[in-house]
Amino acid sequence: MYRELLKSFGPQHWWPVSHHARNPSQARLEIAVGAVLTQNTSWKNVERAIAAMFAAGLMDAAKLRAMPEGNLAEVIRPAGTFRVKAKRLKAFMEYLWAHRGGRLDGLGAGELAAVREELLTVHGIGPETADAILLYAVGRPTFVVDAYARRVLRRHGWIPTKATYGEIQRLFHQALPQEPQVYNECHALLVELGKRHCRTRARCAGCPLENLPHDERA
DNA sequence: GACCAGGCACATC
DNA sequence: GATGTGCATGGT
Repeated sequence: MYRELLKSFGPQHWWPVSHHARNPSQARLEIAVGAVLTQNTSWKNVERAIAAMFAAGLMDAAKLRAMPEGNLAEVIRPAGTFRVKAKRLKAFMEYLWAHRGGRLDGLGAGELAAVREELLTVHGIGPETADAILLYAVGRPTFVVDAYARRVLRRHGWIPTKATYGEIQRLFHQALPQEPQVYNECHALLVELGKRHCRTRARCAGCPLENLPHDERA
């Protein structure tokens, strides 16, 4: 699947970082913020919210931490569910100060499973958001299972409907070389596939995956 | 006007 | 543990 997608679409160069980011540290913050903002939301709307944050000088961990939640909510309004997300971003900043000295780069070291568990204790950070931050902000080898990945695997009968996040992630970890660059590319390609091709059927005209094995039992 | 988008927390059973 | 619901903008 990965090979077919790469052949069809080419490298996706993810995570998409805006031209506003001044340095690697700010880019990491933008990625982590984007991971929260994109929860159940189109990327287009997230881009607007991110641009508004830069315009307000809020793509800065200290400024973000100091900003009242209600004011932050108004800035990120275009992202949708903005009150919820303002609360989550604030919670994330509090975690950064309490456990990481206000910096993200420490997430790049230490035992991956332990760091991941730590992130999962933060309000508003679930498995997908944690994995997106770990993979894209600090380059850790953990696969991001999103709605697209789940849908594609389900359509091909490769997972049962009730498969959990962890079970699906395990499939990717077993099937792919355990390297962040590969997980990065594969996840991005799946999103591209989801955007370009049918949402309703397993097989549709021109789909790069139409010749892959299809398990009808699952 | 319905439906969807790169989830998650929370209530209820 | 499984299922249901609120959150909310902007595009199709």
